[in-house]
Amino acid sequence: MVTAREVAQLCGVSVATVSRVFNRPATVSATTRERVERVARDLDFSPNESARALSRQQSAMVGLVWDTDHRRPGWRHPFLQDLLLGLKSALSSHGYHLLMLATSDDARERHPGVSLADPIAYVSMTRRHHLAGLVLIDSGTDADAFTAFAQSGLPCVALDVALSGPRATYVTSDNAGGAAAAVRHLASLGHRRIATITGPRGNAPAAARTEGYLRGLAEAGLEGGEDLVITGDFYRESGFVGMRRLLSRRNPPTAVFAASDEMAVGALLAARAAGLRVPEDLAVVGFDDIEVASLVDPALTTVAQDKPGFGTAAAGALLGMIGSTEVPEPVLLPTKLVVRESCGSWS
Amino acid sequence: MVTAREVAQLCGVSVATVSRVFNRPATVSATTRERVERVARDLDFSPNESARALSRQQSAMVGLVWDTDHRRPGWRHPFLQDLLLGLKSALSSHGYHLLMLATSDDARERHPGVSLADPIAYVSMTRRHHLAGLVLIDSGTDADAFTAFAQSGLPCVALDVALSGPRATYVTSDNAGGAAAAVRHLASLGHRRIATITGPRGNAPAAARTEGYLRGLAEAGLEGGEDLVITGDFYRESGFVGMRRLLSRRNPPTAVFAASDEMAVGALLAARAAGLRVPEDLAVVGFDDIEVASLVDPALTTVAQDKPGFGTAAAGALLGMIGSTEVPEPVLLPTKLVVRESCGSWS
DNA sequence: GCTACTGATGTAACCGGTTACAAGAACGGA
DNA sequence: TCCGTTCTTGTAACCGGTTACATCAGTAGC
Repeated sequence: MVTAREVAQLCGVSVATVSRVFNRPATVSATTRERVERVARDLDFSPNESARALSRQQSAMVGLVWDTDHRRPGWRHPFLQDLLLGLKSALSSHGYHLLMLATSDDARERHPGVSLADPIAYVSMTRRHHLAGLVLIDSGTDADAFTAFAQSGLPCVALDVALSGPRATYVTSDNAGGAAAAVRHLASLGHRRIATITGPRGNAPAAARTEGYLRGLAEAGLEGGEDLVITGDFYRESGFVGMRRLLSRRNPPTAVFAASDEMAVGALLAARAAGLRVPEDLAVVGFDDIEVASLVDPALTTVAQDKPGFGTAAAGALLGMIGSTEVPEPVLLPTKLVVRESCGSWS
Repeated sequence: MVTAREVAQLCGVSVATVSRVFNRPATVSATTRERVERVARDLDFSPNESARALSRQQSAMVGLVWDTDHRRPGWRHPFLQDLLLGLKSALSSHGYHLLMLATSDDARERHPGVSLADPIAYVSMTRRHHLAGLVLIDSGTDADAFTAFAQSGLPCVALDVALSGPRATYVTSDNAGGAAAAVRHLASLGHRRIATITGPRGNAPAAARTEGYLRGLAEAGLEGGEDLVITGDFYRESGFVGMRRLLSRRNPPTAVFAASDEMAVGALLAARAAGLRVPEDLAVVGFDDIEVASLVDPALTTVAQDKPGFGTAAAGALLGMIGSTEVPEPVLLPTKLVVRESCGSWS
């Protein structure tokens, strides 16, 4: 590895000048600058990131806090790949890399004593890497840790969970709006009894989707009794069970809005098991637009989220906070109703 | 942030001693060690990673090189989440973090001039972070860059692509074995004309699966004419097209082994479009065991890969190379045939 | 011609650890 | 008692950058 001193020596200047060429080119005379740049290129010099981070007290890395939820094993993030690619691409175009941090579960294996009761340990871990910022992906369990991160003063962007702090903000889909659109769609097809299977309690997007569902009903002049709201947990199984319960009512709904595609698929299976045809006897709408949505039979009408947009928006918000004291407003990504077959056609 | 000097001062020892307590505890007397550990804990001291990396010329990070394949846009890694979780968990239990590096595509956007023709730039990028090692996820495009990484002398583990170099090895599934098992399964059900839809040319797992297919046929005493091998590209569409071509033959096969679940689903759709029933008229086996495999109707019999095993094995191989000059043998992860409905039952 | 100011560059003190080497203490053996 | 080990700890030189401050040259103003 070539060091700045070698470049300096070859150019007949001091290391300070070499450093300036890379950090504040305007303060160096044109001739010197060109000479240094030339030599640096010839020698394939690139500044050592560890030294730079140490000296600047700031690294070119953004931490990614993400983990499985041990209370919900097997749960998959519906679009992790798009999210990561969007994030990585947006960050790297500004010179930042993404550092995946080991968190609660990993650490729990390693140090059985350390638990989330003491999230400070994790915050200090982020500190000692001199991270420029933090992206937090909601995994359900880490509410305390998230709060601690947000309080630490490090720029933080959370995904799908509201976060506030001196330099914290968040990105989420317009869950309420998407849910309302789904309900309006069902109402416009003539459905009057529209039920919903919600996500787990305490989950912010789930709550917003339920709120949107109620708003959609209100807008359509329909009433949504308590009995039309069933609590699920985003998993397919809960969609199946929930649908079965709904169908066993004396006055079953003719349409269901499921707060996740997985649950919608479960609902589809329950309807099939009950001998109902979809969409003729029952209309189903999901949420997320995961890959399987277009694959099931009938193909699922669903509310699509802007998957790569999450990454881009998170990166944008974070970069906005790095090197500025302003805290951007929370970002609400638009959702889009994707009409397929599970609700039938307009009539 | 508390520094080692502060801890040292409070303990009445020198920084060197504090450093030793954390790095080579055995060289410090028990009483001093306990005192230092105690104070360090009370002050919540943890060593600054930048300084440590600078001094040691080695950071506690492993680079992850992964990108989308711009020749195959929209391609999803079949099990990225499991892989990442396995990797992260295994690495973090040894104190390493995962650094997602920006690569070709990201850089191309940023510096349109820099392309893979000059992968050295990426290698130097890994150098200046003092990475402890590198995990390379095959994205198809980066063969040159992968070679450059492998030659650089940094410990490298590639996934699903053969890689050799002074400190390089790779992890892949037993693709040939899995494919052969699939074919044997079909043969045992009485099928005599078994076709295959392969992955793209130049893709190592695809080639191995084709090889396993041929071996399976040979073991069953069947012959596989050239006309029974159709080249696909892992995407669903190519499975659909490939199946249609096979069915248009004068003597169509009664069973197909598709080298990916996506293509198997395509084949299923083509069979349905042709008015054939699966499994009665046509048996289908896939590969990967992605989520949709169990969801399609009929549920797909497929060769499952050990998804979290990839991450664990990669981490294991990497950790084996870090701090040792031995290069582990390539890892072949076992595959498992998951029998569902798309081949019918034993008869 | 002298002063004040601006611009370019060098000097050296950091950043916060690690570690080779030196030094001193303790201890066993002759 | 003296010497050679072994164990423990301190001193100080790194690692490779960044940057406050000093210096010096050049230039404009009077």
